[in-house]
Amino acid sequence: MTTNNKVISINPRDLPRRFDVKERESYWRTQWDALEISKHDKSASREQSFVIDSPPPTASGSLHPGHVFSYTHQDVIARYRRMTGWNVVYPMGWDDNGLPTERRVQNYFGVRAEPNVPYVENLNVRKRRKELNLDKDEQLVVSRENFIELCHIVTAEDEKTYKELFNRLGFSIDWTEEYATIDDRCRAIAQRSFLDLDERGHVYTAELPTMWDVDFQTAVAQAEVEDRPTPGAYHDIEFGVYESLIEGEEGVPESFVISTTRPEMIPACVAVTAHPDDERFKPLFGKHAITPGFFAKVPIFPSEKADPEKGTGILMLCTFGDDADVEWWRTHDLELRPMVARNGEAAPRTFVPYNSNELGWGSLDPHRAQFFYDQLLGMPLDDVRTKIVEQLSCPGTAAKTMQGPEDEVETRNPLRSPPRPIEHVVRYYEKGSTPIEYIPSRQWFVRLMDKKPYLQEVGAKVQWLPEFMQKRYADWTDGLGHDWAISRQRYFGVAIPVWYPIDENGDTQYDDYIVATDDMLPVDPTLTPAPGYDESQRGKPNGFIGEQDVFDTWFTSSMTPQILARWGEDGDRMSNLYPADLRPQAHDIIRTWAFYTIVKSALHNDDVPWHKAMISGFIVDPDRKKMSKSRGAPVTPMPLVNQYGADAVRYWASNGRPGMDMAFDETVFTIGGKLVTKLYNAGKFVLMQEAEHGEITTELDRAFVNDLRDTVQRATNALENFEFAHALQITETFFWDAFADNYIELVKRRARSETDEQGRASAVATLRLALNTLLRLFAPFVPTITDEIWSWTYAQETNHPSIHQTPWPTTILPSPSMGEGQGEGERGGDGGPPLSQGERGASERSDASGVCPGRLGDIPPRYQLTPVAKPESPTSFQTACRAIAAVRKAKHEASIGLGKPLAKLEMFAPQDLLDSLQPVQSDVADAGGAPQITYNPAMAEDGYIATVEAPNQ
RNA sequence: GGGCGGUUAGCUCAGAGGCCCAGAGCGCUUGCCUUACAAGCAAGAAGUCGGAGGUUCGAAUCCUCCACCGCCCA
Repeated sequence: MTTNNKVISINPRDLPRRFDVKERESYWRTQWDALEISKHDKSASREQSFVIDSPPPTASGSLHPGHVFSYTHQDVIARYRRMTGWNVVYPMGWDDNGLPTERRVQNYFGVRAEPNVPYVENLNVRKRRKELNLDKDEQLVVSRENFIELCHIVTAEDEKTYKELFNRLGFSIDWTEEYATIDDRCRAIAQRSFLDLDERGHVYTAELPTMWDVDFQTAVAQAEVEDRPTPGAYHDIEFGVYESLIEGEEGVPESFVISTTRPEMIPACVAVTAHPDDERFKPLFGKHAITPGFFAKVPIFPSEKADPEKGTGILMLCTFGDDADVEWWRTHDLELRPMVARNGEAAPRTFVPYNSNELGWGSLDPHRAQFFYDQLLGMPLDDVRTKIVEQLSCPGTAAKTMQGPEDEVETRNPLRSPPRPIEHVVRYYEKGSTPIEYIPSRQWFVRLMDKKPYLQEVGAKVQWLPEFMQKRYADWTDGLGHDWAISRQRYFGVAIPVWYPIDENGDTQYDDYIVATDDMLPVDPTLTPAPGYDESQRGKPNGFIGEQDVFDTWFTSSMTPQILARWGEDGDRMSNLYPADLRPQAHDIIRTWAFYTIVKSALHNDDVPWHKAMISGFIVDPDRKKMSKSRGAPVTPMPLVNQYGADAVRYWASNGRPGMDMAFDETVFTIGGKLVTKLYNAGKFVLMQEAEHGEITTELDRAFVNDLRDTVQRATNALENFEFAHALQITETFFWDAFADNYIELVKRRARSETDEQGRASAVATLRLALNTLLRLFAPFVPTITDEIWSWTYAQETNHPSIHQTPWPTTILPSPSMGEGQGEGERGGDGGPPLSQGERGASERSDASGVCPGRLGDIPPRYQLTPVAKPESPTSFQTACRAIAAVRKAKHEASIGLGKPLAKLEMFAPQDLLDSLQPVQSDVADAGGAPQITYNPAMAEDGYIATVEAPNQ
């Protein structure tokens, strides 16, 4: 190495005293775009690529610190992986189809879509509303197509906001691969998924009781349902017993009392059941009950599932009050009496005598049943309940009145006591506000109930980070109670690509459905005729009808790994990009997004969708509650970025370990900001030192580099295991304590020495090597400040304009046959384990260091750790630190300012400690401001004790 | 009711069998404007590591039970 040329140094006066975060952030974002740091190499093989299947957010939702948290974790991994030589594939999409967007559009424009409304070209909502003289809270009814157009307008706007935040935070997303789950490509892939599932026999359509939200009037899936504590009331209601009242059978009770929270379902009651061992009801089994008010004759049967402790121990089964009713209906072949219309109101129904040929619900007194029932028509269920309770308070509804004219029978009213309020859990659609109803309707399903073991098997092949998150998946899969209902009665979604033939009588033949062919995709069956038919045959006898429903949003968003890989398209990259490597997401959507994505990959590709799932925690309020818009004001992230800077916000997010919830604590943003400032100042100091180029020769310097090597290794191991928070902590501690507060202080004087040329060169070389290395360790976490400092001299010296395109520091010596920064050659002399060899979490495809050779070029030898020789003693730096700490303490106790010079410095320590101080004593003395150190052997003290004297004034 | 996490200094969190007779940052006390940094530096005070048992020479760390908080699911 030449020694007659100077290092490139900066003049600190050229730099602002404070780092202008906002201005430099905007500069670097532009710079990164120009340098294409996020772009990936499309020709790279699967082995060279690291594919991140990032969650496509719903842009019409609200931005939340949780977004920043989880997406920062991904970006840290992405940036780290790039620096270790991977071809990182990190695209982003939007998942905007579905209800949240529809709701936002409804509120934003004041519109509502309805079928059979004509399309209006270039619809101007505001103008149209004016023309129709609509009130503020009146909705403009528009066609399905117009509604969808409005959805696209809103989402395009919302996406901008998200993108702005993501860019501001420096997420290195490859926007050239941007997709939306509702765009043509993704629609085609979702429909292709359906075609494939159909071909494999995994989908079916059937008229079945399905969970239904009456407000949004759509089917919902098990995953979208949540339990909420809801006030309700037990109503004690007396039912009659047919065999006793009508047939006069002896020894059979005349009546019994059912305690129900849903008296409004009595018209839909089709059976009564109690536990088989329940002595109270044994005489009733095999008999029939008479429902009060509606006088239906329904079977009473024993069932193990009836809980004798609940209510009065005997319960009514309806069409359908809950999941259990559906189950009983299936297993006991019960009658069907669906009373709830799709809008949640009591539907018109006709009561007929039991022996009649007329169509309707059987009743022992159809006339009176009809009379009571008609009072309920058009009422929402809450009102129906009130009305029925009122009706049951009148003796005329009692089953006993069946024996004869009402006025001749001694009766009491069926409501046996005032309602007893309770709080119980009720099922809701997660986005709805009215309890779920079970309504028979024709829906499409993916058959899952027969595939649980297989889905468990595939889920177990995914490496979950942290590991216990696999349990969430396994438990959910195990607890599946239904096939996946995939059809939704919505507008802004991906069409189900099927048609149904209409026979000569005009009846739709659902079971003979016609599926689109692949070349038609994407297709809208309401606009395109079925294959083999002509548009003129739509809706006609011997013609066809297109499916109006759309897919559940998860049906599409579960295809993101295939969307990235362009499954089945021209330019299919499945063999290059699939399965993906990493799925980062939050734990709340394991049951939905992760689950359905695994389902799809298992069924389509017989494979995992990704090798690893990195599950982030939630951001919780200081009071430990989940932070969400439904409970209190959410914090929007952009003001935080404006106030603290992107690096500071990223620093906060990087402190959250996978799977762990983190409290929202603004003081952590401040700490991140301080780190940025400290880096800025340390960078300035190091790069302003002037010296000749030289070898690292001094013992202190070599010992310090040795410790730095250890830090690099530990940080790298942590990152290989996706323990980014730990990696950051290791790096930060070393930077702040070892480097800034100790090493720099120890060599400050030597770095400016006019006499010790070699020592000066060694110090400056070490300072520059350390800063260079530490910046690279910090780069994935705080990308702006690190690139800023890098640009001062390192960019030019290394020929890497951005730190984000430099190789990660390595402690492995390059083998002769390979380029710098990789290979499994001899290790650096630090005695640690080989770099990430065999670590849990290291990719199974990667070599020991996870590095792809040669991708990022070289770093000049003076910025490599491996050529630096080992110190005489590996503890020399630590020794110097302990000694200078003793000096500081002594100065503090003697009330001498730390910067003040000393006339005398005496060091007391056992002889072996004094000996080990020898090789670094001049730096310690310099840092203490003393001419030299006087040694005093001491007994039994396990450290250094200094005494100091100030010079005479 | 079941599953899974958590419970460590006033606050936010590290620490997963001897390396901790307990660590960091913030906050607090005291002293320093030491020409990179006062958004800094230094010196300090501060915790019976949720509780009770157990294993062990030795436990914040492993086992059992309990309590509380949270999440998910019935």
